[in-house]
Amino acid sequence: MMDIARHLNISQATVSYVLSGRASGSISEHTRSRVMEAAQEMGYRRNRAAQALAGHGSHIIEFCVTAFFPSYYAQVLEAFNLEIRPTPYELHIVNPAFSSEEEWAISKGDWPVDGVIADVPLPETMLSWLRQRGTPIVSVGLFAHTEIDHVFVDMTSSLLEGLRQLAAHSRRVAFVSMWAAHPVIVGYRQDSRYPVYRQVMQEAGLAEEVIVVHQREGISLRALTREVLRNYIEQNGCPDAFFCFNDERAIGTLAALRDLGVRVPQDVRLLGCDGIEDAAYHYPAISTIQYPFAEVARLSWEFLQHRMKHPDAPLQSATLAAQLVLRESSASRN
Amino acid sequence: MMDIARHLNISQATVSYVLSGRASGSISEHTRSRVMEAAQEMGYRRNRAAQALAGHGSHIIEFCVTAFFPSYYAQVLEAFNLEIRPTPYELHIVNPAFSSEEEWAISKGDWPVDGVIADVPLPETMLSWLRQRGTPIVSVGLFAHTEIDHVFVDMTSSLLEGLRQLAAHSRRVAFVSMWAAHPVIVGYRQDSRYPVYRQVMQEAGLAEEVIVVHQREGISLRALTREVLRNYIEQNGCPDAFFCFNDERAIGTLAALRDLGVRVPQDVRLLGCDGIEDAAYHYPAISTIQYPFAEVARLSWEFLQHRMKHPDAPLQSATLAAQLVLRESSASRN
DNA sequence: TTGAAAGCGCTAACAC
DNA sequence: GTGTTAGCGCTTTCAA
Repeated sequence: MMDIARHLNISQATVSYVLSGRASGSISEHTRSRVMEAAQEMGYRRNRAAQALAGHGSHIIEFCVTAFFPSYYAQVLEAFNLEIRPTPYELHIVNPAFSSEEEWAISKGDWPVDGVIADVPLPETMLSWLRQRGTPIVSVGLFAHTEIDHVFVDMTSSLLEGLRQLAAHSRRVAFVSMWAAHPVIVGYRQDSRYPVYRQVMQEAGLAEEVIVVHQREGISLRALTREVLRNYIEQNGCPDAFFCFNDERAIGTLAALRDLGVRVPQDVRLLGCDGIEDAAYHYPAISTIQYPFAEVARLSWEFLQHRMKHPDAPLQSATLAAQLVLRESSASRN
Repeated sequence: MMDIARHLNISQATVSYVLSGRASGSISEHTRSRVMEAAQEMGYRRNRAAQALAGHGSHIIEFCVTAFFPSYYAQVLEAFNLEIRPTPYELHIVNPAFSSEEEWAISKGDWPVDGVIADVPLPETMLSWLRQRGTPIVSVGLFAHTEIDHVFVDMTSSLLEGLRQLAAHSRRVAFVSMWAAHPVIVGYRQDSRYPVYRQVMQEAGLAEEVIVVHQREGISLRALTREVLRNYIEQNGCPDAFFCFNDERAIGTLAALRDLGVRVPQDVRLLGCDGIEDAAYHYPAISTIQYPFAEVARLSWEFLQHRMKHPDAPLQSATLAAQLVLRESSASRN
């Protein structure tokens, strides 16, 4: 800016005014166009670090998520990216597990972000830090901090329906899960996969059969599920139906069944969860609980924008119902 | 920092020294630990914008890619994320199409990034700007700027092999492509999908049959491909084999064939490209050209780090060969 | 071993 | 309309 100013024999502040478009009325069109032109020619680009430091606001929106892949994350990110792209804000993807490790975090530091969207439960340290700074936060997804603005996705009713259908014609309905013990965190609304599974099993007088497939480094979740399920079925015989914690596990389960020559849905029925695009393209197409990616993105961005403008607005919250999408994999034998 | 300094009755500079770990020898252990402790207690977090502005280097690595989804991008990003996670650097995802629009770009500005990895051909404006600033750049993928450090993925030989196999038992081998006209950009190494297809068709004495499926807003590439191919086949009859520009198109093609009751590979054989995880889990499993996600990430990060340390090092370049992965979808009838 | 002070590139209040 | 000026929070030379 100083260069442009000197070049044009005006003050650097004037250049700043022109380039930032603020104080628009008070700049002569003549000056404005000269500045713009010079900026073009001289290849000027504003230094955002300086801008963030001086003014307030960095125009960064931080999105907390645990990975880019598998597709569930990719679809979440893409949906949000589409919302934010036309705006002057910029997406910053962060893995909170890594940004909150004490000493390291201190010296590493943060960018002065204008807002945070969290698709994962944030560590308490991070939360209190953000609160102290007054950074707007919106919690989204299958977990939601209840004392924070949030967009919660509720699967209860579609799960009930889906699981009841599975249970209706089955003796053994297995739950291919992430955990052996299903954690309950206070102060959060959390997902209903296990509770609903449990409830439906009780209603139907069936025994719970939980198969734990816990993500490991170095092997994809699909491959791991395939392996674990193949072994499980060989040792324990095959359940009549599987409800999978997510579509990755459902796809892995489908592969295992195929490996063993078990037909879906004739011999065994399958219900996934999340509604990633891939679930629809498998053969048989996999029934699932559809997470409303686009709506979550739209609403959470709306909430965040509102909160940025009105820090003292009352708590915003929304509950979106996930939809049961019935496809071939869970078709009933009748 | 000032707060900590005052609290401890020392100078702010000392605090900076301690917290940044520089000048380590010259700080008494006593002071050091007091500072660290105070920082913890007072919930200090370094402001990275200020750090970037003052010192040089922001510890941001900018990754240029066009989207988060479909999986190809997700796998590229995830692979790079795994490389960079243990380092003090941070990934910044950017869509260059949007950051290079003249006037807007000027006022929007950039973060002072330490390095750039580009998975897409960068617009010339952006390139010259980066060069002028001296920002290290590594170009990766199926296109590569030859005058820039790059990691190029060469599909030629695996494509030759794969396509020759398809051609060997077929009369009509269609190419489900992205473009009608295949652009050639000078100064780049670029992908060989069309050239190899053309060559193999000539060798085999077959006519080229290019089916263009060009991405549109508002519909997924798979869904679009499915629709386009269904229509195409109904009108033109069915080729004996399809080579698809990428796995998304292959999955869409597979769905279209299923819709029409065409069996793969008995009636029609199919070869995809990219090697996204999905391709392996479909039924039949889809043969593909495997893009070496992890190796590209590892090498490009290595190149970038080297360039950051030695701005004047000679040009670095590597060519990685993509692998042909044969699965059921292209199994020969013999 | 520590402190004082300049300055990174920008914004915004205030004066002219 | 435009210029002057005081920071934003940090790094880093130089002096003590």
